[in-house]
Amino acid sequence: MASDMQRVRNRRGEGSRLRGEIIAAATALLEETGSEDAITLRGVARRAGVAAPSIYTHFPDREAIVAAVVAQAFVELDEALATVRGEGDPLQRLFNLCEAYLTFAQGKPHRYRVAFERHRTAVTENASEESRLEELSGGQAFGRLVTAIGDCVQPDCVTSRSPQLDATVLWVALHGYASLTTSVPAFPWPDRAEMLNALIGWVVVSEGRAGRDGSS
Amino acid sequence: MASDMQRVRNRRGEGSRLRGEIIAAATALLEETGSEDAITLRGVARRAGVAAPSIYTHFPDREAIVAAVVAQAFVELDEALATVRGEGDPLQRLFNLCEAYLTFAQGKPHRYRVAFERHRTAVTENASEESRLEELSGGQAFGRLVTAIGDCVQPDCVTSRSPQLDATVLWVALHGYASLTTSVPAFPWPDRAEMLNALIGWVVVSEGRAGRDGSS
DNA sequence: TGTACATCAGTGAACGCGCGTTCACTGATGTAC
DNA sequence: TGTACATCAGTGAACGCGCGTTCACTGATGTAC
Repeated sequence: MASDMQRVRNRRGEGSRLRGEIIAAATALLEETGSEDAITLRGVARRAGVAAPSIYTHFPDREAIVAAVVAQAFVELDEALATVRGEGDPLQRLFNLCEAYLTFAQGKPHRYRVAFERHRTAVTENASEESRLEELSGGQAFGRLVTAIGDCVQPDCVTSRSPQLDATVLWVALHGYASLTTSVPAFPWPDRAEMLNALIGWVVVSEGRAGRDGSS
Repeated sequence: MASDMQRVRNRRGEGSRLRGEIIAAATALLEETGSEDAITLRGVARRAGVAAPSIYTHFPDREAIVAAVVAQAFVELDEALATVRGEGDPLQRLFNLCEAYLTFAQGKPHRYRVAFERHRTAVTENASEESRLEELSGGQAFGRLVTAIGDCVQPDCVTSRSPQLDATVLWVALHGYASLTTSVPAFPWPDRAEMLNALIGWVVVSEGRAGRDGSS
């Protein structure tokens, strides 16, 4: 690919630029191949246009590169949700929020998948250097869902038993939809708007219960 | 592990037993390590107690072992759902079906994950030898959900707009719940019965719609 | 303005490792006569 | 009943490969004087 165009060495004091280039290279390999196995130290170095040992200036080992990719994926997910607007209508805002979640998850599917599969890696490896990543790893994104659902309750537009439970159901459904549309594309999926209307209608509007536990 | 106890060579005509032992060894490695990378040809051979070249009698290459593990996971999932009983109450039967789905997905989490991530592998590799695997890969399991929801409609116990759409929503939610409880265990998850009651109540009972599309 | 030098950004060669795969083979066992 | 032999189930040694990691290094560049 770009491995034969020679890289310009960073100027003094700007050596840390390479760190970002390494993460970008690793992310590109992941998203292009669909497998985190493609993130090899030598492969990343090739892609970034540097010699393999140059990685060690910025990362202690291969695993740290993957952790950095995961950490950045969570930052990007949160940014994508943070910029969602609603213009006064809380239900519209909830819809937009869910749509932004799906846009990220379906548009960067492998980053999304690996981020959730390995979120504990990111937490453990980077806990000291990037503070409170524990909260950030998905929890931040989840918090936005809970808040948005809570906002739907206050104006009397809809009813909800528990924003926390509603948000959890909504989250698992969004995650399942994003994951399965990626991994089973041949299935006759309803489109995104239809799915979101169904989900949000079910989650936010319904009052009655008809499930039963295993004992009755 | 068991690599130092010597294996008894199969008797004449029973050489195909080894095929099953290889799949079992690969499955054990996957489920114990949590990574399909652990399914290496040499690793599987060690685990099965044979020399590496012995694999080639039964599988053309490493990839075929993984495909066989995936194919068997789908067979097991379908068997788990096929044995679910309902004793006349369709809503109870639906609950039991969902519970069986989650028992499989949460009890054999890595088989479940890899099966859905790589279901196309299984379809492509084995399409000729095991016929109609296309339909079997998840589709069989999904068909049981659709039927169970359809059964809830006919006796006037509940209403449902479309068993197909309802089943799809239920499926993505089950998948999301199973996947996320595995990969994010630190989250304050509602327990299985609570989740299923909420889901089935929402999916099967609700009539109204409150979602909206992005244009309005 | 010139120059010596410390530092920074990055390199080339080498290491041992486990991997997938190929090859020629071995030795037990069932069968034909 | 004995025996030759084809076949079956599986093996040991070897191959080339890409990997992660270590080491001693190089050459450009900013800075102190």
